[in-house]
Amino acid sequence: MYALVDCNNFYASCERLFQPRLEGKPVVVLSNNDGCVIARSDEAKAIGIEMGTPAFKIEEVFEQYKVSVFSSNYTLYGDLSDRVMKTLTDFVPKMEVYSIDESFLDMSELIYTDLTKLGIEIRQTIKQNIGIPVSVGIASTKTLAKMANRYAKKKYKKIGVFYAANKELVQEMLAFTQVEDIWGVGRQYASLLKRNGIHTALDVTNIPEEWMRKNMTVVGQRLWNELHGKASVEWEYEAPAKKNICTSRSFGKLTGDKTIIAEAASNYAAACAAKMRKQNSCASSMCVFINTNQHKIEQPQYSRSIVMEFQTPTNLTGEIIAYALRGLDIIYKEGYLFKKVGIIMLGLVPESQRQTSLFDTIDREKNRMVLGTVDKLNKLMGKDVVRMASQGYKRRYKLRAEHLSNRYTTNINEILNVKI
DNA sequence: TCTGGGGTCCTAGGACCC
DNA sequence: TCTGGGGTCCTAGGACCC
Repeated sequence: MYALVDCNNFYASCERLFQPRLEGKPVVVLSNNDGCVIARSDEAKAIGIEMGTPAFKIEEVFEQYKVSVFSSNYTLYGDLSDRVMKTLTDFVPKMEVYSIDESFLDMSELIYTDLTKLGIEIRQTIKQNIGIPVSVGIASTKTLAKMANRYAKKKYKKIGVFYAANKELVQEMLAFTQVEDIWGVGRQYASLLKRNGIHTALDVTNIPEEWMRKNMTVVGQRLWNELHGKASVEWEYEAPAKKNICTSRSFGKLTGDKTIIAEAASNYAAACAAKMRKQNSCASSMCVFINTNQHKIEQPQYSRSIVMEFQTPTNLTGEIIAYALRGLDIIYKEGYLFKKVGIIMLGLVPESQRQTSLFDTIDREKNRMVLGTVDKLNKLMGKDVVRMASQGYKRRYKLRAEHLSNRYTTNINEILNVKI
């Protein structure tokens, strides 16, 4: 048996943890640039605030219902996530951290007989130790565990745990779940299934395997197996190294100024390089892209990207920034207001397996040592104090974040103040 | 004023090789 | 009339995830 543990309304719960007066009140968290709603407390959901709604469209709703609005604070969420995950490891020998707020637990080696009880214990421990509410779904495959988790939230809200312990309970859950709510079924597949008269997860189990294979490729085949209780999704107990690494942001406000765009590109290139060094990878090639705001249809649109190959795979900040700026030179065009620039590092290989080029002119070993020190310093200071010249210090392209909470758990200057 | 950011997997089709 | 065949690698695009 497998469990999926999912933090309820995670980002909203994190914010509320440090402002208990918001308990029972509507809370939302916005994406970068205070763009759209990406997390909602139950009370905010009840008002009818939808996931992904642009904030500017519902400012009146925020006003009317006195919704507490937060900019996203990933430093805080990341730290709380680490604490939740660490606590979960006490319960099972093997687990897979699936996302910032979810983990699959492998219960196949447990001698526990009452898994519902174990689920309740997990929930209580996380609430007690960290203060974040979680739900637990338990079933025989990952896809069913995901479904069980959702079912727990919908049908067993009070205890927050659902264990699909026998055939009847599995059937009940399958019949309850619409196809669009199945893990792995997105908009396109949901519409394909519905056009063919398949509406619930139970319906999916009743169609021939071949139909799924033919119409939804091996993805559909795997899904069909999983719904029949045959585990077909691989486990990743250790997070594998990323194959691509991307850093991109929208600008706080649109800009046509090439120097500002170049400064942002330099910083994103440096961020990519640091992320690669962290996982000991080097990129074989990289991509720079820029685009205008596609939502502003009345303005001239332009978007372009360029892929550049490295002679020798690299994770050196200076080299990557140089390529980024060269790439930007080629794709940048006057006369447009840009929304976003981004850097994608492609074809990542382990640092140790890097093929060196005969014509390499860079002392990579020396660079590596210098950057190792830079990484340590920047980590120690909690921000990038050591930077390349082209990165600048002014951050003229910076994000909007007008409702940012403190980094309560990771920065000594921002810890909670208690008045007595 | 104002619409996130970062990933993975799968397939089809072209390029290229012998 | 008739225009090989099989294999691999790469890329773009689609679909999905949180």
